[in-house]
Amino acid sequence: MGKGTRGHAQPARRWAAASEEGDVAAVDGRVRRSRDRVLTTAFELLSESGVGGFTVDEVARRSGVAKTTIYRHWPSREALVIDAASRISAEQEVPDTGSLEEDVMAILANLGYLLGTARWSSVVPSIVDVAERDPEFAGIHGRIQRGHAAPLRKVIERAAGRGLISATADPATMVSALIGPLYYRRWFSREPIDDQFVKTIVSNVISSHRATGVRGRGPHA
Amino acid sequence: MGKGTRGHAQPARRWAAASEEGDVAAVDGRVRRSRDRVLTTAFELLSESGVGGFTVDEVARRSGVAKTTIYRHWPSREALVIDAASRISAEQEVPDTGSLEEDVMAILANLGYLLGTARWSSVVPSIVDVAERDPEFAGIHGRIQRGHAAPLRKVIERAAGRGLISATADPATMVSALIGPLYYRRWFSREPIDDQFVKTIVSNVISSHRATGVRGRGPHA
DNA sequence: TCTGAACGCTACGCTACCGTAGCGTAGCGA
DNA sequence: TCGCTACGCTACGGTAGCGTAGCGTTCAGA
Repeated sequence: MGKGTRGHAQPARRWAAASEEGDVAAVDGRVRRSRDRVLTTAFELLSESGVGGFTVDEVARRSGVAKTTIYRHWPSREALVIDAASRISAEQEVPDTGSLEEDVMAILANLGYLLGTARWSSVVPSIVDVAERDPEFAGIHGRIQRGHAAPLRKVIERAAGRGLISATADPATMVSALIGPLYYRRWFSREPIDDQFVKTIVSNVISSHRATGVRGRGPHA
Repeated sequence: MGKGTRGHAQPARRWAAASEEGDVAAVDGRVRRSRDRVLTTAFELLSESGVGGFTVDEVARRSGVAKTTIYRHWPSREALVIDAASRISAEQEVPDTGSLEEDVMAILANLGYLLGTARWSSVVPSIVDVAERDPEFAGIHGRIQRGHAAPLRKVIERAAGRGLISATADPATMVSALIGPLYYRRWFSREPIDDQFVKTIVSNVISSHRATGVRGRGPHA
């Protein structure tokens, strides 16, 4: 498929989310190049200026792709923003060392590192802000969010399946307790996220929820 | 003060941050009324539309105060936004029940409630977003942030002074571990913040850092 | 070589918003 | 009553951004 479908494609629906690439849009080499250049530039601009400072004219200037061409691929500024924002995807591996604590530590250390270096970390606040009022962006935000939490969740649920976690423990609560502090430091308190911090968070959460004969939980009920 | 200082005031610096009220601006009853109406409306608009959707024209329309009058009080749109945003202040009491866990629980339960109901909770993402790129807003955000964390920090440091907390525990880390999960649920995962959740977070963090002869920490190192 | 799709370029029309000028009016104290 | 100050109103000038029209150009495949 691909080339053969050219004649039947509806031009109005030519633009598509980044997730469904490889269909109609990949007809021509030029198309692909333009699309990629625009999307890359758009994502850069998004991380620099946020959703509010994002303009099609600026994308056109930086990418070298004519504004008219951009509008031939995306029906509106919003569509382009959405498409660019959808590039935030984690695609992280799920470690399996046998030790829950080590697995979690690996994931969170990597997350902490990304929060300090990756471009998307400066885009997220914009997404969160817009999502607060725009349902469509709320959907995008939800997907990004679940994507970022997925490896952690998987590791925890796997450990639960293996009986390594207290039966009363709730995986969702553990995820919040683990990721929350890192996000907090990155976007709210703006404190650095060092390994010592991550280690403290991880070991506290894990040990609080460990399933053992010897009660791993503290005193006081 | 007040009336007598009228003649000496520099009109260009008449506008002032909300925190320093009661000086020059409080000269006339009319002035105060206008200022309050504008600021209240501005804050409302901010919580509805975010910093990006905030326009002086809209504030004028809603408040019934003429746009020219607004510009007589604030030199620019930005100044008004800053002034309105500065209204986010917690002014929360610092409980002292004698039990660290109860004090922390009280603070966090209240915070969780506010996150779900207070207007400012929908303004915060905007502030965070702008602060990501604007140093002036970063300052505002820092002040708001420290204000929100202050009661918790105070309670924890007081407990540390009383020797109730492990010597190796870091108050800043504990604050992140406590507030982070709540913020995470409000703005990222969008899960509800119920008392059970808060209780779990609190008891885990507290018991992990408790100073006792009987080791309150879990096994594993 | 021919043809058509995709792209570039210029120039728009339109809207929203910022911030200001100018002038008339209302309130309040002396 | 007089005079000062703050306020309201209309009307701007200016800018920025969205999205489109029209037309010429480039490129790749048949």
